[in-house]
Amino acid sequence: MTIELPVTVTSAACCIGDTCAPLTRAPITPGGAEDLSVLLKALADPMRLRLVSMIAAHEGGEACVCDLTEPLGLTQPTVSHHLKVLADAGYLTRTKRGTWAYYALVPGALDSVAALLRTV
Amino acid sequence: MTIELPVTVTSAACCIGDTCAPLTRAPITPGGAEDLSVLLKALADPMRLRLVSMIAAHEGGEACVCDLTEPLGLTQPTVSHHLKVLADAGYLTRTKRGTWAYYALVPGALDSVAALLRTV
DNA sequence: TCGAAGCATAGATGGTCATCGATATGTGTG
DNA sequence: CACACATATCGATGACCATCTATGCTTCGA
Repeated sequence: MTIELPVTVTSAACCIGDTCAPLTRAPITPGGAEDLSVLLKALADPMRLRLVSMIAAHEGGEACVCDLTEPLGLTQPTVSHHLKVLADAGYLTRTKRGTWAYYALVPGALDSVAALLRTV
Repeated sequence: MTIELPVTVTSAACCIGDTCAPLTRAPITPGGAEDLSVLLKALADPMRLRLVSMIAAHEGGEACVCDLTEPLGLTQPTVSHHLKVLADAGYLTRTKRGTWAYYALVPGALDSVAALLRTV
C-alpha cells in the first residue's frame, strides 16, 4: 500500500533565464512519463472512476466495500481489487473500523494529477 | 479519425436549489465514466505522453512521424499507431503536407480532460 | 466458543494492448 | 515511367489486465 503522489513535480517551467514564452519547451522526461502513466492507468477504468466518484459522493466522504459492490454489479473481490489499485496509486486511503474497511479520497489527489496533466 | 471531446460536461454541480455544499454529490454516470476512461486510456501510456510532450515542445508546435521515431527508440509503425490513437481520442490533429504528415496538439484538449478529472 | 459477516488473497481465464516485421499506399524526383 | 522515401495498415506475438470462483483471515454477536 504505497501512498505516494509525485509531490516534487519536475518543473517544466515556461520561463528560463531571460527568454520568456519560448517557442519550444523541454519535453517530459522518460521517467516522468512513466510515473504519470502509472497514475493515469489507475484512473483509466470505468469501474474505478465510478468507485472514486461514488466514494466522494457518499455521505461522510467514505464508503466500505459492501456499499460499493451492489451498485456496480461487480463481485466483492473485484471491487476489493480495484480499491487496492486506487489506494496503491495514492487516490484513496483505507481505514479499518471493526469488520468494515472504509475507503476515502485523498484530498487534492485528483487535482494533483490534473495539474500534472497540464504540464505535459 | 473521430475528433471529439465531451464539450457538454454533465454538470456535477455542488450547489442544487437552496442547499449549498451538500454532503453528497451525484456520482458520475456509467456512460460518463466510460467516456472519460477512454480519454484517460489514450494518455495512460509512457510513449504517448512523451509523444504529446515532444510535439508540444517541437518548434511550430507540430512534428512529423520521422521527427519522433528516433528519440523514442520505437519503430515507425509503432509511432504511427500511437499517433493515431492520440488523434482518434481528440488530442492531436493530422495535417499532410507533401510526403510528410504533421501532428499538432488540439488547443485546450489536455485542459479539458484535466477539468473533467476534477468533476469526478 | 461457535457461527456469521466483511474483507483480502490466490489462481485461472478471456480479452485487450504495445510492439514488431512485412507490406501496401501515396508522393516527389530524375 | 521508375525509383526512393514517408507513412499507414495488416497480422502475429507476448505481456498485461479485469473479472471470476474458491478460500483464508479477522471481527462481532449469540
